[in-house]
Amino acid sequence: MPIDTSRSDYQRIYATVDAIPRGRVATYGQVAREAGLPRNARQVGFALRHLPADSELPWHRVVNAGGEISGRGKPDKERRHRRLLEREGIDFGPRDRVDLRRFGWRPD
DNA sequence: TTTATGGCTGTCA
DNA sequence: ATGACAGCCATAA
Repeated sequence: MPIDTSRSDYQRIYATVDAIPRGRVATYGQVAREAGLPRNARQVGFALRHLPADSELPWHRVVNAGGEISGRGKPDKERRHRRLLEREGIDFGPRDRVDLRRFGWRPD
């Protein structure tokens, strides 16, 4: 097994992602901070990348700081990612970006 | 142990 | 606006 997803760090990351409400998006850095791992934006991406395909986690609600999808060289995956968000009513602007001011998740 | 790699980010030219 | 760059830090090799 490559990584141990039962570690508390991952549990918190997953729990935070799971808390993102429908129709909202959060950035990797934001999820990291919410999970109590302030400098671990990349680990959030790493954790999501290794999610099982059948996971219930709303990983698609996590985008980069610019409101863009971080497909990292996977156009097909990006398209899927985008569609999942649009299905929730999230609008990608003319430049394939989400307006974080409108759709950004602001926990209370 | 040491180096390389990332679904990142903030800063600055 | 865009692109380069340096921090960042857990994993992988």
